[in-house]
Amino acid sequence: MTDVIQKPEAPLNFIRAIIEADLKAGKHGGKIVTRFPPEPNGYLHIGHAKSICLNFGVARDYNGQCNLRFDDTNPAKEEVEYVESIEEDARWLGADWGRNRFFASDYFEQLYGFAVRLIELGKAYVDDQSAEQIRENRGTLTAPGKDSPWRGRSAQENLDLFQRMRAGEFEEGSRVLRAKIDMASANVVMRDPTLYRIKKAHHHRTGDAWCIYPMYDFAHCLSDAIEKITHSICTLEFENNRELYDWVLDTLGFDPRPRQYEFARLNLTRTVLSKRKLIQLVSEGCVSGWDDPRMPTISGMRRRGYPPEAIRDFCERIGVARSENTVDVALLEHCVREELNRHSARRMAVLKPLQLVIENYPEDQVEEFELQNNPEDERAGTRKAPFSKVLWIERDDFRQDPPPKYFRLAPGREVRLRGAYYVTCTGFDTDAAGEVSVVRCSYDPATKGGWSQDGRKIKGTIHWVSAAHAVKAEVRLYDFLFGIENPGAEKDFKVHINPDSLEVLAGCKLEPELARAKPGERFQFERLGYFAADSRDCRPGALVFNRTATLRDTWAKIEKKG
RNA sequence: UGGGGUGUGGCCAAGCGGUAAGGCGACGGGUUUUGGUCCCGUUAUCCGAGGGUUCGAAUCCUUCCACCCCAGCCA
Repeated sequence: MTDVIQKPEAPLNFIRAIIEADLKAGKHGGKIVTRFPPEPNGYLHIGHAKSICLNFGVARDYNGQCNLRFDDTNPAKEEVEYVESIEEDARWLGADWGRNRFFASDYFEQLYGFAVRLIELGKAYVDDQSAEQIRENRGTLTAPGKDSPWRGRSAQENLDLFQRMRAGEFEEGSRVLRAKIDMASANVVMRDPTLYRIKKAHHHRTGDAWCIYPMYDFAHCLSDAIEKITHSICTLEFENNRELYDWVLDTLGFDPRPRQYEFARLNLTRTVLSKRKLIQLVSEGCVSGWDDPRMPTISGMRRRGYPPEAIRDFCERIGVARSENTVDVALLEHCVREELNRHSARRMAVLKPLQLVIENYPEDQVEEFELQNNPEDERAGTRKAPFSKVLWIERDDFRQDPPPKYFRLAPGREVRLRGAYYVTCTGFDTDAAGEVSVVRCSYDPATKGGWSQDGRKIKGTIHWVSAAHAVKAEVRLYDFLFGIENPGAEKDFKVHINPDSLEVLAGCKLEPELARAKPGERFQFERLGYFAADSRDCRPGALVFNRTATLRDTWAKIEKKG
């Protein structure tokens, strides 16, 4: 048979459609080159992940190349800490740029040369106006701007001035290099945009070699051209800049040249993704840092326990289009659960412990039960868990007065202790405050392993940990950082921070196997959710787990409905 | 009031003149030693609105409406 199995492809979005059409038309010599161009002034977040998956995904699927290029043209805002975190996060996500890691600052000398060329062509001039004057003369959205009085300088004079700008002869803000285009353009971007400004700042890579720095619109298109990028993919807010992108490259005579395509950026419910707001959350201490597990940053999600595969799957499922969108964070959680369900080992952990005493179980007896690590994956094998007379169970799994449809433990009720025995509640003790302190039960020795020959149906199965063998841990329960759908649209988004977004549980009881958990390791705590050993704070003897996501909880839904 | 864009179910999103894919969510049901997973079913007579062309339109034309982006020496 000729059934050639096609490799599963990412869905065909409009960008891929353009690329396929270009390839079919024989453009680019058949080689697609894209780039992911972050500015190193913040940490990568889920929105960047969308761009990374798009750019690197396209390169991978069409046998092309995707460069990592730092857009570092503004020394005032950029730091090495950010370039390091960006590389780490992008790599963790699965981006592979090989040796193609570049910096716009690598091109400063070439960029300067292109600026000189523009001046020689009579297409750029040094403007002595102040920033305020330039703003005033730019006009408005409906009124044209006015030409600068310096617009008519000779190429000779411009060349001299520009060279002296570079030499550091002028103060910051005293002069800029501008493109000479059209002060009456309906597109404000085209009203003689600034190409270079003077900034006597230390650059994280070039040090003090430069005191003039190119603007984004000048540096970006040229960096693309220098790297022979074929498809320069960016977000919608740069749409108006495309005309300038084309102008610079065409004026300088690049042919063939890269083309810019814009797609809609990602918005997610219950979170903010603007760099400004994320920086604010960090700097004002609303969260513990860029990698706080509640942050939508790559490092935050990693620490929370999100697998990179899940994030990639999410980026593929949300699609790539040009319409404004706000994706329901439930889809992200779905992707995380789906991945974790298939690949994380099951463990038993009691988060809010309540003592269960099996009155008819021998005092000093200890049994070991062999439990499956993952019912979804036979190859995951098994582990042993000790069982004894005194156990910890979840407080939620016992009710003095069980509501309808509650099929966990309650006086007189029989439940299954997962993988162990059936037990029947015989009573309970309360403390001085009237709180249940101990639940008593008897077990049926004929139900070893958690099933009975008589085929008796047990509706409830609960998890447990042997009290004598339990290891202690701190567990951090995370919830959405914001309590509302679209915090970014609020005047003050910070007042909508969910006060219950973090609950720290100190006295959790885990099955002993978990004592060996490595930082970052992911588990499913049965019946509760997915948890990851904290990469910063989890140590042998001082275990700390972060809740990645809860399991879907049908009972909570039923109970809520009443 | 200028220019550039976008409008398909609660949220994403296919569709490109032949009579509305898919995913998430929600709601029912089945299986189940996780109230998890898995499985099955339901969820747009309609594509921002009106008019037109056509045997036939979400797809073409036209008018209108709504929303987003642009007036940094930020990216």
